[in-house]
Amino acid sequence: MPSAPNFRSEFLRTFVERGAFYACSEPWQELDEMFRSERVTAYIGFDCTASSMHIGNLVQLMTLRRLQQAGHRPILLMGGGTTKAGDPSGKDEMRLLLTPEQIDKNKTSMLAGVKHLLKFGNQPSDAIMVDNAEWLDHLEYIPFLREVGRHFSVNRMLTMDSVKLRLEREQPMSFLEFNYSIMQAYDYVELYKRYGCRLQSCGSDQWGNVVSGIDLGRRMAGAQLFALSTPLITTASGAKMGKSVAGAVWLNKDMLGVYDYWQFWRNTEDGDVGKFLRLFTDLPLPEIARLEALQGAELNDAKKILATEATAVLHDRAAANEAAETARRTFEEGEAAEGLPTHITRWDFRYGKAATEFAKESGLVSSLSEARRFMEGGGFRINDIAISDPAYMITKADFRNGVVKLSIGRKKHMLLKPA
RNA sequence: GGAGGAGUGCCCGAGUGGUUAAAGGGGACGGACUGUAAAUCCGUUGGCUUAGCCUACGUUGGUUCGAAACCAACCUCCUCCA
Repeated sequence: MPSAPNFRSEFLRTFVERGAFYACSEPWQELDEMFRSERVTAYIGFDCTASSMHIGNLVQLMTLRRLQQAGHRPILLMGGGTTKAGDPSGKDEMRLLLTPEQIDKNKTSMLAGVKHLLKFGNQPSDAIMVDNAEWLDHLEYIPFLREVGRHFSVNRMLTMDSVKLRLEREQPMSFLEFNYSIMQAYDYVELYKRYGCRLQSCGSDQWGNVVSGIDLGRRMAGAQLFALSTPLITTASGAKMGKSVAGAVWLNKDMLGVYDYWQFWRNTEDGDVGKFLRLFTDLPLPEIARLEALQGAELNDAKKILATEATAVLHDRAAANEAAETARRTFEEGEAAEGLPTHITRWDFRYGKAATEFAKESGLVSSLSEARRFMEGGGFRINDIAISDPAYMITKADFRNGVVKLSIGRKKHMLLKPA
């Protein structure tokens, strides 16, 4: 990782201190000075490939949040246009099938999931949402090539990491995808023209595309634009972050409940607590230093604070506190606490029904076979008691305070409740 | 357009007519140990009405008692040539 320059502006200093800085474009002194002397308009782009953003997008979203907190103006660019073109990276051909309707739905849904992170409105530092379909949809091929395409050297594009790595690994790369960085570069210039946007932030893997945008800005508009990148966030044991007990860590509530989101942060590795507090919460740095210094089991307190704060940033504080309370009762009191994911069933409990069936219905397991496997391995619990009989029937006798608590492992719980 | 090569489970990858629901590794998950951590060890990793049956090795069709494996066509990708 490049070492950070000695910035003087408040925003960049904070950015570095919070561990979000990976690199910025030269001349960094000018970027620094710009942050000191004016309200900076900066953007980050997101493609609309899923119905929710995920934890991997969070560093970028937090960057926009920090910009706003420092009095600058963030632009949230949704890639409605770039997604329509489709990014055929890897072997995921599903993306090519995204219809304009799906993209539009994704866009709306993604935005709904993250709107709490930023303040939108008409004030000078309020966030702006733009969709690049606004301009990309209406481009004409020949004029575009003549005005924009002529500024790109294929020779240079071939040396960009995104292209080079793909070629070296002999992975497919279509012409469409090859054009991706051109579209992204064009976005930058367009945002400069429309909003005076001078900075694009990105993950370190997007660096090449952002730099292309800077070049294009100079050539087409004679503008000095800047780039700022964040590091790829990995866990202390080296894995890419992004899995929770419930699967992928989505930011939308309907994809990953608040309780599960809280749990994701609660299960942070020891070595990551400080890093994550700095990156994903608004807690002041001295407070974080104190929490990070806790040793052994005491670090669990820091993890709870991390979980609650991170959840409060994304969702809201009341929901975060509720999740914390549910977790406390579940893990510290061993209760079937309200707030755990709940499955409502219409079953008439005068009759029994196999526990495996309920586990499948509720989504706790994906098949009856899986439920049986968990039973064999001792990972299936009813009201915290391991069940190993695949034919076990749940009856009235299993209810405690009107619910049955089904668990897979120590962490994945589900309450079964009659309608 | 021509020649050659490849497509296997979440990923990588072995398998070249029958004991193959498919070696091995990674990842993921469960158990033990713990602190709802990491590391370590053990186990699991297609579905079902589970001594059995069904579905699966790019797609479709064929050969065969029997195919992931052989043949044909198609689709996709890679390499070289034009």
